[in-house]
Amino acid sequence: MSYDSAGAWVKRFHLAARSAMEAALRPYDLGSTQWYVLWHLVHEGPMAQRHLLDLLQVEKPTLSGVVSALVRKGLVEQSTAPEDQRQKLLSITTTGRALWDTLPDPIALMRAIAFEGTPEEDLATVVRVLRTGTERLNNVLKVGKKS
Amino acid sequence: MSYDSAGAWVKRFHLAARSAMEAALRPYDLGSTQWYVLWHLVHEGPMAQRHLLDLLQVEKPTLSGVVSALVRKGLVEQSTAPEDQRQKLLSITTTGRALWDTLPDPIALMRAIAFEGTPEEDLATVVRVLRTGTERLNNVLKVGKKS
DNA sequence: CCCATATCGTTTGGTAGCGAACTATGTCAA
DNA sequence: TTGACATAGTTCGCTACCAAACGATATGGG
Repeated sequence: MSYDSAGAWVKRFHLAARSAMEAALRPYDLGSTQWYVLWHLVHEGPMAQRHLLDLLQVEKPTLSGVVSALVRKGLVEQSTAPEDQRQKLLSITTTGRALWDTLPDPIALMRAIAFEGTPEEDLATVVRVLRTGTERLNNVLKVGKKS
Repeated sequence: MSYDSAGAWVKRFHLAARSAMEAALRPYDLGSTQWYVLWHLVHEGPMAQRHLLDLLQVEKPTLSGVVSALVRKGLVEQSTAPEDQRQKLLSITTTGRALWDTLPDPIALMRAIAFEGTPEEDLATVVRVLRTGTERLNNVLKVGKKS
């Protein structure tokens, strides 16, 4: 780790957290991002696929793949929006809802393991530093794209 | 982001940072982890592939794929270790070394954008919290694997 | 009305990550 | 010496991420 410190630990933590979430979800044959999609559909009802792009902060091809996997497994339904043939509406199926009710909450598990006993103040610092950093990076990346 | 806060920002920061690094390396047709491998080979000389597993903290199949890509591009050479036929020795090629000398430092770029002006104290808190969390997660994951 | 433009989603091809199962090689104890 | 075990890498199949290019569908100006 001679190249960096904060950045390297962000990466390592992210990978460990994702591994922990996926280990919790593996018995249900579900990936972590697939879980996030179900979470939104359960808590906010059916919505346009377009809307999930903002919520998940991923690019179109990524979401397209995740949704395809959920549709393949019969957990989510994808239908064309009547008022705009370009948009797809997503909703959770009965099967999906039934599965959801048996799922553990991988985020809560992860947080309990990783942050138990960590002062709120420290967590707030982490959030503040990383949010600022993310915003700055995204600004630079956005400019690069438009040019 | 109703599910979490610290974890979610770790993920977002990680993705933004990786995007920034990959944008810097794209003109050279190099991925971020490929860059890490070259960094180690340049700064520490030829080494066993086995050793890189510890340095990069990834699993065997991941490293195998990254190394294959570097070999395919002619930047790295992979040879069987004479004293242990199981091990592969990795070294950077002349082509690889020439390319390295023209590369930007994507870590430095990322850090300059994301953390410029951030107090050292805050960065230290971020590292402390994330390192502790990573260790705890990895301990739990390791136990799960052995059982 | 039509064409340029914008938007939504998919496809293609690439990187990066994992577990499980495999081959080949090395090691050690009986 | 042989058989059990350990170690190094690869391969397979999957998730998840991106950019670039593409079809299909709005939308608005001329």
